[in-house]
Amino acid sequence: MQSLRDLKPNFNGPPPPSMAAGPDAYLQGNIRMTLEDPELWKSFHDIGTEMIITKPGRRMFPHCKVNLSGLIPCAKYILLVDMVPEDGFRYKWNKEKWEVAGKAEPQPPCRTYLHPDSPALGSHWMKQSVSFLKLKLTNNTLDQHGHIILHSMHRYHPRFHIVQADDLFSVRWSVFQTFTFPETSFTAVTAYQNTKITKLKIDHNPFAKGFREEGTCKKRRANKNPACLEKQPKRSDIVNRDLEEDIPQDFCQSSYEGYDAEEGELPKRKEAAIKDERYSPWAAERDQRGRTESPAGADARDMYNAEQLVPAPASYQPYRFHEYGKSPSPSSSIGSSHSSSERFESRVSDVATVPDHDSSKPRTHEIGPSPCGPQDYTGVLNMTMAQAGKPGVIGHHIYSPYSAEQPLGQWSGPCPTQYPPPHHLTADYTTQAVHHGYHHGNVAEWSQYPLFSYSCW
DNA sequence: TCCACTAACACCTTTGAACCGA
DNA sequence: ATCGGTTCAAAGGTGTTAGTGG
Repeated sequence: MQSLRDLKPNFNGPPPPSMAAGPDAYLQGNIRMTLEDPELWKSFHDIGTEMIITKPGRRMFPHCKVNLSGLIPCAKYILLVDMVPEDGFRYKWNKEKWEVAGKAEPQPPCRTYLHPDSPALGSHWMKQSVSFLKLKLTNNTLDQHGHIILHSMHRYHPRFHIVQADDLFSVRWSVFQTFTFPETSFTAVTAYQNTKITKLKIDHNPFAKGFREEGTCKKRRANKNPACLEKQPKRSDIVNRDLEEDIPQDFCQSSYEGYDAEEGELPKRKEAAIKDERYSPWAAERDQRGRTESPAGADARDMYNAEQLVPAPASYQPYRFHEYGKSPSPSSSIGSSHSSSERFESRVSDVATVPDHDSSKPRTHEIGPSPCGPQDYTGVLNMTMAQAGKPGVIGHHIYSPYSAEQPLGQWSGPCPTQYPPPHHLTADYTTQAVHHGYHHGNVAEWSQYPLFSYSCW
């Protein structure tokens, strides 16, 4: 798997007693993350994954699901996901392929999705796969639900972070490890552009069962509108034509017959069928750019099993995201060690900066709904946590990490490409939030503050 | 005219409460 | 009273389609 390991303890001061990344922190190097359903992801990636984004928020499909190993069973970890722009371009779908349509739009408010189980013991994360099923994408920059905001017709890839921390306050003192999977990159769209993607989604997403050829789709349309009997073949024709023209026979068969054999299960297709980069606009693009990485290649599979190496701290190179705008692709700023099977992102991974807090306070996981006002952690990283119904967890403010050089408790402003910062994000606020029970009427507003503000690195 | 986007729609799965029997 | 299984309705997730607006 492609691992992107960012290790950078934040040494701005002594860790609080609640610090989780204690003497065992060095063991973090053993942490390993693998993507579940890599074949499914790959089949999408080979075509050029598209993810629908809507105003109310849309789940991803395939959704992010990972397996973790190498965690300390008795230590607590926090899992997060954010979306990183693949490059600095906007795209358009033209004549069955994606083309660059100009510069990327300014980054929307950066948001990080915190897994609702966070924080949880390493044993918890390792005992089963970790699903980010409920992660939602939106194009509504004013979203109040904590969904991850993306721009349509832009390319992104999810980035997974694991932090050893007892609670979100400890995050500051902890080591972040970041993972990405090349096959999870996608183009955010408001409507599907590539009919092959539509077909794949319908075939594999149980919620779209009604649109399958063998389903009741035709009947429904016939009942609804007699004219659709004419339209229905039209849609099928389009899909079939695309598949016939662009997809090798074995791929086509695997997409259909394989699925029919076991509903909902990804067909066991031949390596050759999914390896053909001809059907990956992104792969082709990468080749044009001279990038060596080839997720669709045979090496890609090895990535899932390869033991991840932890880059030594010395390998880090200062990386500031404000340079991003000058570069056509942040990936180009990504580390120099760049092989076909692995890519290191040699940039500083600033840990999230959270306010100082009184270590005498009860730990997050120990407190329930706080009975006392001053410890009313109403702020939340992401509304998803609130939905998880874990008041002890949701009560933490997580702020933009930003500069490691910054003194504790000071927050960098947004980068020029970012939206204006919320007005109350001030240094003083830190104290307010922790010791004075800063109340926030709208919890979701807190998700405006990115834990990993990639546009601010 | 083109294209990105939105809302309404029907179909489907998921979820959780209610119910029942052991 | 408790537990486990079943049923059913509501909620929510899908892609499609027609329409809108820049």
